[in-house]
Amino acid sequence: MSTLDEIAKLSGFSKATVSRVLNHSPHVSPETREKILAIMEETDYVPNRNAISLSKGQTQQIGMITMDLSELILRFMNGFVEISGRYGFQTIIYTTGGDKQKELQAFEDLKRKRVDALLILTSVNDTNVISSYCKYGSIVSWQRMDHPEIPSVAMNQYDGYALALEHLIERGYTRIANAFGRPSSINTRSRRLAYEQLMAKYSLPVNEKWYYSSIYSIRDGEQVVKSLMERTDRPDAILCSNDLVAAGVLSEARRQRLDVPRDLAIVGFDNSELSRTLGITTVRNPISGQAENAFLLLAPSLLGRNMELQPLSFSLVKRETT
Amino acid sequence: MSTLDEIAKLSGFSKATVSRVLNHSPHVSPETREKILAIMEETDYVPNRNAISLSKGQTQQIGMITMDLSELILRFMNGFVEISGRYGFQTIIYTTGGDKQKELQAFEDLKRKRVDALLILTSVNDTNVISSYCKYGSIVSWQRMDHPEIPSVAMNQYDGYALALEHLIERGYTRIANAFGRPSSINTRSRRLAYEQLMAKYSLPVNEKWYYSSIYSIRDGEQVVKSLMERTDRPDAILCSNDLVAAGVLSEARRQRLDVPRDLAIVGFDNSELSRTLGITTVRNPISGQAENAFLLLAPSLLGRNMELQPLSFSLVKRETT
DNA sequence: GCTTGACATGTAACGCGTTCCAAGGTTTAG
DNA sequence: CTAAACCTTGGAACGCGTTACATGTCAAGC
Repeated sequence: MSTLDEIAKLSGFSKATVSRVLNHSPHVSPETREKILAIMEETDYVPNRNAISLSKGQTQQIGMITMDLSELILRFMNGFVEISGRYGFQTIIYTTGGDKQKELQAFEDLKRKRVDALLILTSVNDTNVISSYCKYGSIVSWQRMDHPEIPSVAMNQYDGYALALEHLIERGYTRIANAFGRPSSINTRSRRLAYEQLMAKYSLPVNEKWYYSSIYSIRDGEQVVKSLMERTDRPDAILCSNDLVAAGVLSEARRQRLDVPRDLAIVGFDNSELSRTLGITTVRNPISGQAENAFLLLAPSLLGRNMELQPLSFSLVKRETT
Repeated sequence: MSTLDEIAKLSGFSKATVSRVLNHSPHVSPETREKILAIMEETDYVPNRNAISLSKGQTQQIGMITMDLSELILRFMNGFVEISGRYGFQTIIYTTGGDKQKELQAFEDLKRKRVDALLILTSVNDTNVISSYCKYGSIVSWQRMDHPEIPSVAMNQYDGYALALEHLIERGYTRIANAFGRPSSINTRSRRLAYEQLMAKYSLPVNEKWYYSSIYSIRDGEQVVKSLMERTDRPDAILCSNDLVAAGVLSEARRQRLDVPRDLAIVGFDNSELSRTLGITTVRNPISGQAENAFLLLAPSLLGRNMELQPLSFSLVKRETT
């Protein structure tokens, strides 16, 4: 392994000049540059990343924190890895499994300068704890954090939900049920708001019994249909908070010999792979756009320049369940 | 940001002693240790990761190389991240998108000591090119590499395929078709071997027309069924090289009003999330076990000690398609 | 011809731990 | 009581680039 010092000695120039060549400094004469590059080539030299990181105080690495790796998370990561790669940043994954201590590791790594910045996908630690690390580097989050120093790229769900609703209403569905996720979450609140406002706008019935909460998984979706079947005032459509739930609803509906979408229309959320496989109408969530914005939010601290966020919007992907 | 040097000055001890405390060296008196630890606490000191990496020549980071992030890859990564984390190693992702140059980046990073070792999940570069980097650090691969210095944790598909076949035969299916992947791959060869040997063993017909090749996706699976329907000598079961294909086969079979599994039994491979969702019988591929083994193979170079690989085996997950 | 400035290059300190070797002090065995 | 053995601690070099500041050179400007 040759070092910069060796290159300097072999070429007869100083370390500074060699370093200038490496960093494409304009203050090197073309001949010198040539000579040094030739020697680097010969000796198969590459600069040691750790030495650079140490002296620059930057690692060009960004940490991504997540509890686990779901398809959605993956799409986000993919988008984020993509754009940060374009700017020369590597990404490193911290899967916490929901363990606070393990998650803290990632923040400690920001402090010890293993990473220059952090992206939170899902986190379990207290916002106050997390924000105390802001002084060591930029932190952005996908999930909303409610802290001025930790911006989030989460989108307001109102528009997406409204889009799905308008579509259902347009198709003639009027008795629309909701499978919400975490009851207290901001997402659920804005979805619910969208629902209530739209139903009012079209003078359609709002039935408290058509609200399901804490519905997350395929299994939960199946449960919803089962409980639906015991009703007399059955809804004719159901809006799900994610595609997993929609998949569960769909498979159980079929098992119950419901004709989808005639007896029951189903709309999912996120436009995941699963929804495509199963032909579920869903709301396209521009996840990689959000991922890009996440990086752009880090740009000031990472690249020293502000970058404009791109505007994002939901769109409807019509398939066979509506 | 306090540094080790400051801690040394504040405590009145030398840097060496402070470093010993950090590294849990036994050659420090308890009182000294206490004092130094107290000062570290006070000044909110954490050692700089880059300085450690530079002087130790090790970063405690392992790179994972993949073209993209599919569910299977993810499961492997998850397992790998898990076990390497247990031994204090961070993992960093290199998604190459199938770009040779981008992939080479990862290998260069091994050379520049950004990572201590590399895990190849999928790679597009020539084995000779890759193996030239072995001198800079250990490399293991999931996919078979056919090079003595790059061990692989891929499993021989023979057993898994045989398992599925035995199951089908036991259930009374005799006309069994195959949806293979890449025709020339080792996996396909061993699967085919398993098929031919087992069919011979049970004196069952082997029909060349029941071999499909280059079948990878849901869409491909659907195509297979369509082409099957045009046949008079239709098979009564089909063994798919992965669950995606099986899902395609299943959905098209249903569309064609075939009764699964009576008219057509379907077996997938990998036991992916999708197979569970759709109730497809499949072969459980112990992916996280392979991931662990991948790490264990790196252990000698990373931890300086040999670790025994765990034996792995396929198993059958019986569901509703057989 | 002399000053000014642009440009090429060098010097040396710095970033921050780790580790080999040596030294001073103390305990233990003989 | 002394020599060997051990423990605790320090000194200083090392790992490898980066960078602020200094120096030397040559050409343009007056």
